[in-house]
Amino acid sequence: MTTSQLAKKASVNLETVRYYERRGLIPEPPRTESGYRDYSQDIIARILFIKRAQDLGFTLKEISELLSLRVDPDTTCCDVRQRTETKIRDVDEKISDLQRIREALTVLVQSCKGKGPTSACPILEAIDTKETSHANH
Amino acid sequence: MTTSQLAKKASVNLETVRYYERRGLIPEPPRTESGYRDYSQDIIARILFIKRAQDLGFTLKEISELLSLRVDPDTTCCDVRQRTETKIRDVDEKISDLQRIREALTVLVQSCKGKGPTSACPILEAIDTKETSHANH
DNA sequence: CTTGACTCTGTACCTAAGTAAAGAGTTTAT
DNA sequence: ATAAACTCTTTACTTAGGTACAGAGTCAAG
Repeated sequence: MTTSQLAKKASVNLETVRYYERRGLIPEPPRTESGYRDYSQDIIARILFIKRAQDLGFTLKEISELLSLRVDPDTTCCDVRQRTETKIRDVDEKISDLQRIREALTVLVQSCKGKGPTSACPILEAIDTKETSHANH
Repeated sequence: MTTSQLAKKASVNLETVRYYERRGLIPEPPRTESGYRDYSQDIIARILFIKRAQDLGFTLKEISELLSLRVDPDTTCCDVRQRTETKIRDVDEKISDLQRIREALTVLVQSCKGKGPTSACPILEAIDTKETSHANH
């Protein structure tokens, strides 16, 4: 099938298909005599795999590696499991960062009654006058 | 003081100072006769404000807006408070997304004993064969 | 045959926040 | 005076994941 047929069946943009090929996520397909790409049916599933792995937080680079692992006879489940555990740790760290930010923002909001000019706003003042925490950044 | 003196005192890269000027976060300073920028001391504090607001999760665009609010006589604390509350909601949404991802990844890891070839890996199979959740994306 | 829709390639563009580099002018210390 | 370090402007580049577009070739339906 053509590129746009594949894109429609996999629910991605036509350009995205070509992008994934450039990035090595899908193989370059055979061509028709006129030079059109001629995709086989299994590429639909491959693109769906990519999008689902993206939903799980894997980057395209990581997904490309997973796809390679899948067909490499020298690798085991253990490799995949480890990458998934690493991703969990990445996610945990991001959550922690965001929770730290949330707490700081909450403190700021609670310090501000929402009345008065911005020139005397406790939030802006707190950001402005905080001790040299950045210097230790 | 010169650009690099400012950069050192504010603990940012020389290029970053010029970048912030291009982005309108800091004003274009007066120049010496030779064309060198001549920054006043208060710009140090301004850059520190920017970095601290960044640490709190605000984008440079949002920070630029906060800085404008600070000197606008028509705005009140309420404006700042609302932006901070919006940022909290942004952060909450990101945390929720990440927690959803974490849960899905955890389920995957628990399904895999780490033994066997990747061709029969429960994690990869789950990503591969998940029902048409993407199509509903 | 004609026209519109399709395909292709290669390049450019977007977002956000920087960072790098070339070439030319200026400053500083010896 | 000299050389090295500095400053400037302009342009380009990075990351990640796309998306757009021009110009040329191809396909399909009327």
